[in-house]
Amino acid sequence: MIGMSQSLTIAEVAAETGLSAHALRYYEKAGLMRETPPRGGNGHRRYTERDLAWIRFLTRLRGTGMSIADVRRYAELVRAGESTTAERKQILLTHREEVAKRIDQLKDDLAAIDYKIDIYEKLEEKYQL
Amino acid sequence: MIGMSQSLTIAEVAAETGLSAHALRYYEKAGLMRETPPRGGNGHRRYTERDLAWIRFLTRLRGTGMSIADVRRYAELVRAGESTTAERKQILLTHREEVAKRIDQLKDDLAAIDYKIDIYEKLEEKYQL
DNA sequence: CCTTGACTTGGATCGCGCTCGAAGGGCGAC
DNA sequence: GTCGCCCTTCGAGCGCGATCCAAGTCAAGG
Repeated sequence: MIGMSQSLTIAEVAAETGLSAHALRYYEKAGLMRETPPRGGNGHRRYTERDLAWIRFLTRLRGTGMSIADVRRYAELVRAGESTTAERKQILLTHREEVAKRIDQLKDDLAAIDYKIDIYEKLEEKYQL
Repeated sequence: MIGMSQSLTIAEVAAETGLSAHALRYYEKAGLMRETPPRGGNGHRRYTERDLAWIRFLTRLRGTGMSIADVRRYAELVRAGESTTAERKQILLTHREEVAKRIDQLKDDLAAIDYKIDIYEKLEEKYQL
């Protein structure tokens, strides 16, 4: 069952997002989806564009180091509705700061690695003279 | 036994590096040290400044996502001596590129998170008017 | 019909990187 | 001496995040 107008199969979503079908089911079971994708007549998942957008965002949260548990917390708040927007924003702000720190740390580490590379470079020059 | 001139206890190294004493022993067993720290008369490890510098660098490698196995490979090359500098440099260059990519990805993710935060911000403004 | 193949659920298993605990040695302070 | 503390080795256990397996359903094609 391909495409079916505005719904995607799990294989299609896997292809689109880079996640495995296994991972997509796992995330759903773990409560990371904002809403459970409805099942078709055959019991197969039918992802909407909305689902896809959500998965893309949760992938960013995961990719920046947010734990499954914390993403679930965020997803729960989304499910809980409008009244939770302040807390959601706070979660993102806190996470945002962690990511910014992580970037700074990585830059620093990168500089240290580059310094080492430079030493090897100079070692080569020396032997070529 | 504190300090003892130019050697450090495992507890001191742990304090300096932020690693646990457990982790330091684990790294050593896993072959991540450039050279095994010598033992004192009581069998206790005595780390040199050289060891400390190495641990700091390996911490950067680990912190930037290099696996234990890959750090071990690098450490093995260091132990193998001068003839391996070209390969060592190559490992660092390859890793360096991965780290740079990771930073770019994180920046991109950060922008997406900031975008979301902005949406919450605007939502608040709307309700305050 | 019967196979093929994508999907379903539930639970077991895995890899990584530590982390912890047990059992014991050595040494200084009281 | 014996208490307390830091160290030793060895091996078991843990948390996380998937990943994989088993058994089954369903639909389409030959």
